[in-house]
Formats: sequence, structure tokens, C-alpha cells
Amino acid sequence: MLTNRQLLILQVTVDDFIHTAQPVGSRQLSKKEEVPYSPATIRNEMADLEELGYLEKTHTSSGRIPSEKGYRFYVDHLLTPQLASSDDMLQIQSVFKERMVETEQVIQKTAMILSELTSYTSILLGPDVRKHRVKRFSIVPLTNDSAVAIIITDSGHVENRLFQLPIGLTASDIEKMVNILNEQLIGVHLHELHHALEKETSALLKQHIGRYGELMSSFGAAILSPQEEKVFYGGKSKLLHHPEFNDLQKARGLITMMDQVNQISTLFSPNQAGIHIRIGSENNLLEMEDCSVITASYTIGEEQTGSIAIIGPTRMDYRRVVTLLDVMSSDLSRELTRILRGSG
Amino acid sequence: MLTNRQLLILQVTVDDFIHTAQPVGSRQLSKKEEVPYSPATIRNEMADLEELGYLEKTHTSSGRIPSEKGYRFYVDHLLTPQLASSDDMLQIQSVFKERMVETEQVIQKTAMILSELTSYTSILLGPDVRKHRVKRFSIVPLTNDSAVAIIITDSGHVENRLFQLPIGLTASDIEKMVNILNEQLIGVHLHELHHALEKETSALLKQHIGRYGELMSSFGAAILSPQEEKVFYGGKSKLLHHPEFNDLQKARGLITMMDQVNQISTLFSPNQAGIHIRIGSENNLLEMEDCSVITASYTIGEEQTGSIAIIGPTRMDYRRVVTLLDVMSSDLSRELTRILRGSG
DNA sequence: TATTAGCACTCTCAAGTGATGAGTGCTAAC
DNA sequence: GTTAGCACTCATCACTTGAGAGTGCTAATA
Repeated sequence: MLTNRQLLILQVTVDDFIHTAQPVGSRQLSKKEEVPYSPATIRNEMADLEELGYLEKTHTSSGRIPSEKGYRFYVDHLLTPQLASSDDMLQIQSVFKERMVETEQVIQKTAMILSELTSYTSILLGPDVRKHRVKRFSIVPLTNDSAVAIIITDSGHVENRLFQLPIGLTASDIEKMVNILNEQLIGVHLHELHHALEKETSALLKQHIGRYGELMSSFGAAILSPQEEKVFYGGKSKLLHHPEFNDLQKARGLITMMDQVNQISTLFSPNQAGIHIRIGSENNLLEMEDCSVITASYTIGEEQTGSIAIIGPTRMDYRRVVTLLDVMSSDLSRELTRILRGSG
Repeated sequence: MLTNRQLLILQVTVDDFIHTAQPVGSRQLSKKEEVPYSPATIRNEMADLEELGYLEKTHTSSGRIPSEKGYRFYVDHLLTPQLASSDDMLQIQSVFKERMVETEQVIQKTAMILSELTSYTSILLGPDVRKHRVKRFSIVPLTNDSAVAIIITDSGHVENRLFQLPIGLTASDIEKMVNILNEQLIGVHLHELHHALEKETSALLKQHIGRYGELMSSFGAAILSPQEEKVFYGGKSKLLHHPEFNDLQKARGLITMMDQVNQISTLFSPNQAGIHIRIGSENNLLEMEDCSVITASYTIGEEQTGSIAIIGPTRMDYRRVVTLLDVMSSDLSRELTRILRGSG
């Protein structure tokens, strides 16, 4: 168990390092008014904190910097909640003031403003379309052997796929097919669609439609291909402006990683409410060992749908980011719900 | 007018610098078998070429590097055409072997393979949707005061917009409206759609639909918002691996620029067939002064629709990139046309 | 007994030095 | 017209040095 003085010194050390990016020394700390101890006392405490694994030295006679364990303790126990500054609030509100109609537009704008306010990189995961329900099917023939299938969801999202038409299929065949789909499959989740099509609807279709086999293999394949959550970035280059990425090697690694969507998804905790923080190696990604990720989630209506992440150096301003993320995620939820409900 | 020997020396100098990224000295050049002159002779010629503005020195006693004028001369007069290597051809064909159905998927894959093959960054501009023609309208109500408007183009592209419904609009009103739109506006270019709606169709709609004014202001606005060409990147981080961007400052500038879509569009020449090369400052962009851009365009059917660009350092392998771009653009055109025509 | 002052020691950083090597320009010889 | 030779320039690297910041330890102090 840490003494109060140790807690104080750890907190002040982390705070200071977060803002200066320089190892903090005992003399420097003792000058602060919150710390009424002499450098020597502080040195002793720091030595203990280092022994306990909360602080590190960059070399034998440098000041201390927080270790990962130090950051972890800091965010778990020393992070006093804080209200967003009125400046920030103003900026955030200005985003939502202009009424936007498209979900993606709102999300993109949110990503931008988040990275502007924090000076870190933001990543927003778009709504998980697979959880949405079918509202309407439509099929529009383009040529005599190709057509586009359109699925409108109850959220107003539109999915569309090209697929091949078997030769000889009549317009009335297609009309029948659309009718059957609309009778049978309304309200089905998108991720269950292919399954439902095969289990429940295929028998009906088989009865009514000529060239059933060919049609289904092509249409079914089109429906199957899963729609990934869309990824929105804000300020990809912001990260590079922090001193920890002066190392070209690290900078390259980061940029490369951000281009690989599958790596990005590992940064997000399985979709759960609340704010989560992963520090350095907790991200299980070599390129991210000097980064921390703070995630939150947003909702549309009642449903937990998308995620927000801020990526910064481990030496990031946790307090500020947590506060902003908290405000932003609820504002975003409200705005997206408004768009969907049309109550504007 | 340059002598043959000067041409030879310029060419070999540029070639060498492109591959080594090191200033080339006279001794080094004279060792090559294509250059049967002594270092002293070469020094004299290089001095002349420098006076003429084709070569530069990095410092008083370094080897020479090509100036922008030198590169320009090189690509204009010394770039002998070349067939793609069979290795490259194999790789390219392997992309198109797996039959993809979605236009965007094909373009994205093309972007990737281009950047893999060249080790530079590729940018593909998606088809200019505004040139496509309306094939079918559809409107799907979501709640009692919001709906999604869907426009299917003859290319199989699907546009959709949320818009507000005036309260009290009946289902039959909407049906009538869709019918009128489909009677009047089929075949209209997307970029003329808003104009055509107001000029030709609004009178008809006014006659048949209740709450006309409110409906039109909301629907019209939804139709108006222009659809930008989509931008696809391949290998954004590739550029950072070339030695000219070891300078953190430059690297940051580049990454920042690539995140700003409006800057990207200035890199593309106004859509014209053939291959175009812009060297360094010819791009009129501060961040791009050490980069060259090579652009080509692709077509779907008959129409000039999209652009391909490769961004590399000015010291890029122009010959190879031009060759690859040539092959890729025609392959991509063929593939996209196949998808559209459905002749697969 | 807890805290602090003092001091020797360590390590980084920046500036300075000198040797090395690649390359040039010029001149004179071929 | 071409080339060999030579003096000169400049970047780079390894090495040294001094200043500054910080530590750990010990002894003095409250």
C-alpha cells in the first residue's frame, strides 16, 4: 500500500511528465507548491516508487518517468474526474449546431473535431450494420444479365450489391421474387439474412421462380458478403507531431498500422459501454507499445452500435481525453438518434 | 542542343541516381561500360550540364544529382518505352483472376497492387458518379416524418439520402411522386438532376402532390448535395520508406497532405487520356516539392471516368511506373467494363 | 525518528577537433 | 579533343571535452 506522500509524488510526477515529456527530477518537483518536501525526501520516495515498479529511469542519473504500471495506477486511482472546459464545450456544440442529415457525415465530423481538440488521432467505428433490420428489398435490373440488389434497413442505411441474372429470367419473375423477399424477410437482422434466406424463404422462391438454382447461387452470394463496420479517421498525422515519434522507425510503424484495417479492429475492446483505457503493451501490438488507446461507445436509439477511440502516446493527457470522450460519445449518440428518429 | 555524349551522360546520371539515391560522381560513372570516357571528360561534360541547368550539386564537392529541369528532360526525351516484366504481368493478372463483383472492390485492390509493385503510394479516383445517368428512383419511408431517397444509375451505382417528410403526406402521395420521378427523370445525368427536377418536373409534382413546398425543399436539398469522387489509397506509408523522407518534417507534411482530400484532387490533371507526369514543384504544392506524380485514367465502357496516380519521390523510377500504369489502367478499364456489362 | 543539506558521482548533450574519403576544378601533357 | 595529376573542398565519423541536471549516500538537524 502506498503512503499518501507516495501517492502525491506519483501523481505529480505523472502529471508533470504528461505535460513536459521530460523526465522529472526531485529538485524540479520540490519547487511545486503542492509538494512541500525537499529534493532529498522526494528522491527517497522516488527510489521507493521505482522499486515498486511505478517509476523508471531512462539512464542512471536522469529524472524519473512513469512505467506502464505507473500509468495504470494513475488512471485507475489518481484520475480525478473533471468537467469539460467551457471552451471545449463551445467547440463541440458548434459541430452539432449545423444540422446534418447523413449519419456518416456526422461521424466523420466528430472524428475531426475530436482529433482537433485532443491533438491525437481519433478512430470511429461506424454503426454495425449487421445488427440493423431489413426494412425493404428492391431489385433493379441493369442489363439482361445483371441487376443490383438493394436492401434498406430500418436505420435508413442502404446496402447494395451487383449480381448476375440467369439468362431468360423474366421481369415478372423478378417482381415475384421481390415480393416474396419483402413478405418473408422484413425485420430480419442483416447478419442473419443469408441464413434466413436459405432456411425459410428458398422453398417459397423455388415454387414460384424459374431458373431458381442459378439465381440463388448468384443472389445468395451477393447477400452473403459481410459488410464490415466502416472506419473513420480524424487527424491521422496528429500523432506524428508528438516528440515520442521523432523516431522515424516508430512513425513508420504507426502509419503502416493505421492503414491496416484488421489491425485497427483489435484496438477496440469488445463492444461494451463506458470508457476503457489500454496502455502501451496492453494493446498487444508491437507498433503500439508507446501508445495508449482510450475507447468509448455510442448508441443509436437504444442499441449499442459504434465505438470511438483516441490513440495517443502513453504519455497522453488521460484526464482531458476521458472527459472529452465522455461528452462526445453522448452528444454523438443524441445526434445520431435524432437523425434516425427524424425528430428534428 | 545537347550533344550525344551529353545526352548519354545525363541519362546515365539520372538512371544511376534513381537507383542509388546517392549523388553520382565522375569516377563512378566512368566505370560503367556504357560510358567509355575518363572521369575528367565526364567532369567537363557534367560541368556543362550543370551550367545548362540539368544537374545540380548538393555541396561544392559532391557528385551531381538531377535538377527538376533534368528530370523533365529525362522523362520527355530519354525515357525509352519498355514492356512490363513477366513477373509484374503475372502479379497483375493474379489480381483480376478472382472475379470480383463490386466496382469499389476492384479499384481498391488495384490501388493495393499498384503500390506493392512500385513501392510508392497510389491514389485512385473512383468513377465520377455525376456523369452517370439515372436508371431508377425509389423512396422508402422510415418513420412518419423521414424517408430515404434512392437513385440507381445505369452503371449500377446506388446513391441514397435521408430526407424529412412533411407531416401528413400520404403513402399514395409518395407513390405518385416516385412514379412521376421515374417517368420524367430517367436518363438524366446525376449532376443535372437537381436542375432538371426544378425546371421540368416540379410543375408536374406540384399538380399531383399535397404539401408540395415542404416536400420539395427537403427532397431537393437531399438530391442537391454533390457526390464527390471517392478516393482510394494504396500504401500510404510506402512513401515514408524512401530515404528522401528521412526528414521528419517532410514526412509529416506528406502524411498531413494525404489526409486532406481537397489537396489530393489538385494533384490530378483535368481528366484527360494518356499518361501525365508532374515533377516536384510542378505540383504547385509545398509539401510535394520532393515528389513526382504520374497520372493515368481509366474508362468504363466508352466514358472517361476515373484517374490513377502514383506518388513517389522526384527520384522515382519513372520508366517502371509509366509502364505499370499503362498496363494497369487498361486492365482496370477492361475489368470494370466487364462488371458493368455483366459479360462474365 | 523523519527530514534535509551537502557532496561525490554518473550520464546526456552539445560543441569542437581531426582524420578519412569522395569528389571537384584546373592545368598541362598526350 | 581527351586524359592524367594535383590541390582543394566538403561531409561524415569517431573522439574529446565541459557544462548541466540528476542521483545516492552520509551526516547533520529538528
